[in-house]
Amino acid sequence: MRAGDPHLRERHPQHAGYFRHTGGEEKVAPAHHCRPLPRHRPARPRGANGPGGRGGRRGRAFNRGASRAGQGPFGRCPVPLPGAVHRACARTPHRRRSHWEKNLVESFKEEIAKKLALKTGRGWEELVKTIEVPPQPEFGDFAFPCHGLAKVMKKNPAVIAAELAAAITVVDGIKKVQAAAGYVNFWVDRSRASREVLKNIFGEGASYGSSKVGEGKTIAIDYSSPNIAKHFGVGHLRSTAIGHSLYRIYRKLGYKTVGINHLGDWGTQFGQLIAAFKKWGSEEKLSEVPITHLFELYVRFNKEAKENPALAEEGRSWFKKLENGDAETRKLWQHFKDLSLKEFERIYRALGISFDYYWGESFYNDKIERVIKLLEEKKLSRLSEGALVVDLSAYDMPPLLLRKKDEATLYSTRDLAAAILRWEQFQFDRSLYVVNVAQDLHFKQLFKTLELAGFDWSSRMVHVSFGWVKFGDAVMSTREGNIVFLKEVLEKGIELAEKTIREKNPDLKDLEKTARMIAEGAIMFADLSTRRHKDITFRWEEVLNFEGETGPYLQYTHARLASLLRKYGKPVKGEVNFDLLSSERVWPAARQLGNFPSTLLAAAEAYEPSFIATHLLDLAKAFNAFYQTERILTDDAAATDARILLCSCVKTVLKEGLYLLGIESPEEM
RNA sequence: GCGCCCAUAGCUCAAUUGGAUAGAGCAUCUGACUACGGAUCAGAAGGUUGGGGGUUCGACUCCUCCUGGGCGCGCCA
Repeated sequence: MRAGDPHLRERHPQHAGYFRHTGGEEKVAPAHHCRPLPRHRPARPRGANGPGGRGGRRGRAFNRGASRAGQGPFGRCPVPLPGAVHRACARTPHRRRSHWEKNLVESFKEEIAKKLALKTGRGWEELVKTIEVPPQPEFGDFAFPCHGLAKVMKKNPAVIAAELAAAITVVDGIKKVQAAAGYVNFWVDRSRASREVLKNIFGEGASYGSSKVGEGKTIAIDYSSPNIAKHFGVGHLRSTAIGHSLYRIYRKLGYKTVGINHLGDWGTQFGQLIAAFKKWGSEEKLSEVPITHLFELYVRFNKEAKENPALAEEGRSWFKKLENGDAETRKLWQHFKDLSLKEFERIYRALGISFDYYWGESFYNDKIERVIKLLEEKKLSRLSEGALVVDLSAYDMPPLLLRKKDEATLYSTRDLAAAILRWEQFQFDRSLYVVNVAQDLHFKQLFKTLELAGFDWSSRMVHVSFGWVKFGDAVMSTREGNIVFLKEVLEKGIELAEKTIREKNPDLKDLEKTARMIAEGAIMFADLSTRRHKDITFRWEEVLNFEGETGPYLQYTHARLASLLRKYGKPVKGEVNFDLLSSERVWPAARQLGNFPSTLLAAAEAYEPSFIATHLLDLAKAFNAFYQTERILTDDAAATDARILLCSCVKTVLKEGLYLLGIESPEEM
């Protein structure tokens, strides 16, 4: 079967060779990548639209509609948003804080830039962007490259650097300034920096790194969105993990977040499924192995339809019937959907994934007519070969199809309706679509169409695309197709984790629960630790690896810290001798802790949970290097207290960072 | 054919978005538990950043051509 066969498409195709089992066992060709980070779309000022402060009432009204359309185990699902009012924001607003308490790195950069601005006569906002963290520790903690200035000042950068280093004597929190190779290098006062960072983390706990940047703004995130009547495979996890992580990241930054599961529960394929079930379906098999049976029917239908065009026509007409509201058909469809949702729900529950709304494609069925009308009124649509399309040739794009010649709707039409509805409902600051790179063009067309329709908010929509999950070798080809079911990976992972625990920590009480946490940590981290535009290759031994740069490595570091704190046995002191924490061994960990808030902002801006994954690895490595060489619990009470404070802070940030990735942190493992 | 995307150590990935000597993990080899958990740590080895040309003080990063691969391109999702 050809890769890209139309029958196989879905929002999150698991693999181009999805049905490969019907053919030979040839090695699956690696599928592909995507574009770099999406262009940053600056939020437009609200202007006349206003912040829309009456969301609550609208929300309820809207949900009445939702309950009608979306039945099933979830029905409407307006999960109350936890943390809508952030703990940090709810605190006393006039708490005193030093100028760089909140975000070490940014504050230092700002401070340095202001001094530089004074000496160079340039704006500090411009200079702050060029300040960097040097690659080598011997170049200090911050550096300002003078090469840019060399051009405008017509001077040797080394000379400029030397002059600046000599001129800048006092910067708050900076201990030493030195010129080297055209750079001005800055060394921070470590004792003081540790103090600020650790006291901050100690005081704020899990909310360290939270922010108000998102206050009053809403961000809608479309993620997971699996197809009904198919098993949930590892391919679906990518969207689920990234979307869920972004959800938590944005919420931490003060945004109101709305998670939407755009289930693939509508379209011609369901007509096909119904046709297939009517022909060959078995009630017994459906109740025994529902998804497997539906999947088999679907495969068989597509196979036979290839030789028998009349069959394909039959499928289309069943979908037409479904769309027209035929009661019998609809009932069957609903039954299939319920069965699928039951399986999805189990997986989501296991992984701790949640959504605010389960608005699948079918949900928009009765909301499409007004969209089509609207586009007609704007003179954007026209008939072409019997189909209703939006011509985008002026933008070098193929047309967007609104309606087939048999009048049935299409994926794009439903996405248009969804986009408009999301805007009306949430007046989002951003609307994210965490969807595979294969749909790049689809979203370009979608956004362009909305722009042409005069919706200026279309600029707030972002396709957060990600690469393929490839299946490497023949390990899984014996199973059903070349797909690996997430359920299976989880089971294997838990099994392996249990085995490992029995070897390394046989007395652990909560074996089953901990094994689950470790397996999930490994699997989730494998999906989140690479930049999202990269393809990733699924390999059992890598996904279920607990050593090296993995989720369990971070969990292990966390568990060991927890154990250390238990041994310490006293409440952690926030006020310690910070001079004891400025040694070469301790500083890297403390500095990394100070970077955490900046990492969060960067991750949010680039829609990259992987930034957090990398940050946590660096933190754990820095801490472990220290832990391995320096005793923490000693007879020296002052030194012990100081180090324990650091441990406690590392633990806090590790746990919170893992939480943002959707991973739990065991106290023991 | 046209469009978009990708290529960094044997393998999997980083590289502060144009900055200093391109860094980690896995695998390989060597070393570290009679006080905090060895799922760890320390070290060795491993590179013409696919190739050519260009832009400039400086290129893994930007432009261009080439090679290899992937995805997409009207009644699928």
